[in-house]
Amino acid sequence: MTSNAQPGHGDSAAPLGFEAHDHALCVKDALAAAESRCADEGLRLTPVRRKVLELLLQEHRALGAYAILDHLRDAGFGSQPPVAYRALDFLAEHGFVHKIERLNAFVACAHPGEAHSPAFMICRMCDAVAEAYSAPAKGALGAAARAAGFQIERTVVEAEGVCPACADKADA
Amino acid sequence: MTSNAQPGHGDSAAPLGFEAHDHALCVKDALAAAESRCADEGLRLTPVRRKVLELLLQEHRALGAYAILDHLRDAGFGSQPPVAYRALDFLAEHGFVHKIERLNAFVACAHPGEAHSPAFMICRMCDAVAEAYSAPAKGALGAAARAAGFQIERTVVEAEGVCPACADKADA
DNA sequence: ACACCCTGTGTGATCTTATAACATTAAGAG
DNA sequence: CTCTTAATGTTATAAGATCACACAGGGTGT
Repeated sequence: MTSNAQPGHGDSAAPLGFEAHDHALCVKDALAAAESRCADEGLRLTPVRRKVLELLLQEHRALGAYAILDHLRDAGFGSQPPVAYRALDFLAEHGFVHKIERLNAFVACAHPGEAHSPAFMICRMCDAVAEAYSAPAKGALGAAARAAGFQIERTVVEAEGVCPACADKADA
Repeated sequence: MTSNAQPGHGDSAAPLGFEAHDHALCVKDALAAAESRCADEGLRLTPVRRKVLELLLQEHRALGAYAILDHLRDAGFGSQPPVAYRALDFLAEHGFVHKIERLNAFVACAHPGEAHSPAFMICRMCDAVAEAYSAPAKGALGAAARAAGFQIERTVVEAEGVCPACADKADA
């Protein structure tokens, strides 16, 4: 689960939100948006943090902390786990990335800027991850919580299954 | 996170689904139900597996694999991680226990027998876990999945927050 | 300039969680 | 009774995460 999957997609290609898109542009935009939001809110998007975010945007799939760490080492940053974890903590705290609990891995946020409680679709065959909106607290769970007197602060919603691309492959 | 929380509740007491109930009875019933279902379906509820299930039912909260392993050792079973993980794999596969991804821990299923996709409410103060029903695939997430052509096989729904008991304590 | 503080980074050690690989035992089928 | 298979026991190691402490850099106030 470290560096496998999708051979050779240097910069623009396949790994997905399950839809084709101009990936170079999407990376650039997201990075710019993050920068301007940090400027606005007095947050420090330091080199390590920026590098981690950029990496996750580029890859466009879930990466483990140690995979990220490998890239950081290659880029000349510190190579001990805390370096990666601290950057990830910062990015997650401010909503630039999300942690996928099911995979113990991290993805760049697909809806930066907007407040949201994310839901994910995780392909068990290729590890691709798509982010959707969700409102779990509005449905059955919210009702149960209200009935029980439980105050929801944060939700984890992750669906595991097969993405369209892998379903096609499996049929063939 | 190994063996903390709830001092001295030997057998019947506090840890919760957020509601008072006759715990000794609930453990006994669940264990009996598990036994009869295994008999019906030709599953083998071996001593290790039974012990793990019993333990999780007794505790009525999420336990890490290594905490479970401690108890197994005390009970005279093997003391190496695979012993616990294999029992947990079996129990989870057949729906007797669920894994709480957020905590990397396991709880006994509160709705045994019935097919269901569980949702959990996790108290961040006392680690109590309550299980509710959920139908995530029916709401926004299901719509998103259908739109994207993603086939959902399994969902993880976990809400983190504060349980009624801890909310009261915090107020006081 | 200086000392001071605060935030972030680098590093080593350690802890927790999980799996791989292989030997051994126990239970059912013929 | 022997073959086969499922389950258990055990060693070793991988993968994920945190602790503790040292140090660097950029502000501030003096």
